[in-house]
Amino acid sequence: MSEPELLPILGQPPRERRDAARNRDAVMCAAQQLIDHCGVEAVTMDAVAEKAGVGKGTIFRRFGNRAGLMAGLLDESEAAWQASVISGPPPLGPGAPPKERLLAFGRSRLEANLRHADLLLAAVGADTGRSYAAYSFTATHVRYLLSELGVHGDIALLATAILAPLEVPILRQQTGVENMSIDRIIAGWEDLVERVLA
Amino acid sequence: MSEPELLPILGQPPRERRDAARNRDAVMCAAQQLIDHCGVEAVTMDAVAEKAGVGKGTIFRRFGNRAGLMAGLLDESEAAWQASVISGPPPLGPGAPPKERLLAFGRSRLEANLRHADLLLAAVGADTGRSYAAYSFTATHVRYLLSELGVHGDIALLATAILAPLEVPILRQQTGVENMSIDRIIAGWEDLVERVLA
DNA sequence: TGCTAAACCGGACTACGGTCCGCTTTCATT
DNA sequence: AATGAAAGCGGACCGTAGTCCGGTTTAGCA
Repeated sequence: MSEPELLPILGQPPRERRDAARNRDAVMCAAQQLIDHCGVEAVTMDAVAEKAGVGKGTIFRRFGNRAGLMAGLLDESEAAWQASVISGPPPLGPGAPPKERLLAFGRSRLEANLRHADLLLAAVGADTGRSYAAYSFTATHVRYLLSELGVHGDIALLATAILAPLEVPILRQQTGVENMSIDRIIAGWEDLVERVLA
Repeated sequence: MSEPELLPILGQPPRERRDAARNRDAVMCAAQQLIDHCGVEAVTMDAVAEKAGVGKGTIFRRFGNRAGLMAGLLDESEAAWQASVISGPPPLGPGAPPKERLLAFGRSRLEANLRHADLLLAAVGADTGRSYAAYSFTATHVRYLLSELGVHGDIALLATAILAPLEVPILRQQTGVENMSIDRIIAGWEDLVERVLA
């Protein structure tokens, strides 16, 4: 099972220019402040550009589109989470038995998806493959754990089946429309895993 | 192209005015033609308005927003599908054992989701509860079949878990990015159902 | 330091979704 | 038929995402 593409890109393509770096920081800072202050929907490209003291074209050059900008903001917390999965303390990180790791993984992912729901939704369709790369990481990890558990069947599809109920729109529906509690959703997911493993 | 009331509304609110009916048909017709001819993304509100010989405001008055218009277009095929589930021939309709009905239901829903993927994606967020009503129907039916099968556990959550892998974005990912065949996806889903029922 | 090519910048411009409000059509009632 | 009020209509208008391209800055190199 091959390692998913992690954050640091090793190659050293042409170094980033100073003005570019400065502007990128200003943009992400401005966007983050707008989110903290007024929510994700207040993050318009014009507002970010003005707050960052930068032209609108500059933002599109760096991030491709609005979704790309959101993906950029997501990157920090996402990288931290990936790190805790790869090398953090058990049961999320290595060291615990696979099944415990899988259960911890699901809970953790579910909470992360709920915590960053707005941002995740705003980041879908990012041209940058980052958004897909993030999903790819979770899928790869679940496939790895399933194979460790000796599960028989189409591992890739079972991983998808386990991950699908954790997607943001579904969690939104359950918590927002059907008034389910988080605990109930987690319990249901653990039951699902139990049945898939059996 | 007259509007099918999805679920019968009991009251008899004021009848629809003739001009309104005429314009609604013209709008839906124009939108359908644009889809058939140039794809869903060519359905801009301006284009539909011009093709239908109608003001833009008229469309928004009837359909709320673009998603509502898409949901309106979806209604016909969706109603037909619901009818075939409720009163069509087995194994999709009544008469077959619950498990066979469930498997037929999944295959049928998967195919429908793939066939109308663009339209479904464009219809999310429709103000009209119709889009949600459509999902609600599938969820209710699956819950019913699960209870018929005497499944133990949180039926509502198990239904969600079974339905989640059939959602359009996930099918898109599997067929488009991961190059899975439809047959493989169906087989995987049937395996999932088998495990959940066990 | 001076030069050059490439990367970068920024704001005017376009396309689209959605709103607003004065005008028109419809239809129940008389 | 006349009428009046409510439902319907439509296009000008607005905010936002995204594009484009002429001018500017940077970094490597002599």
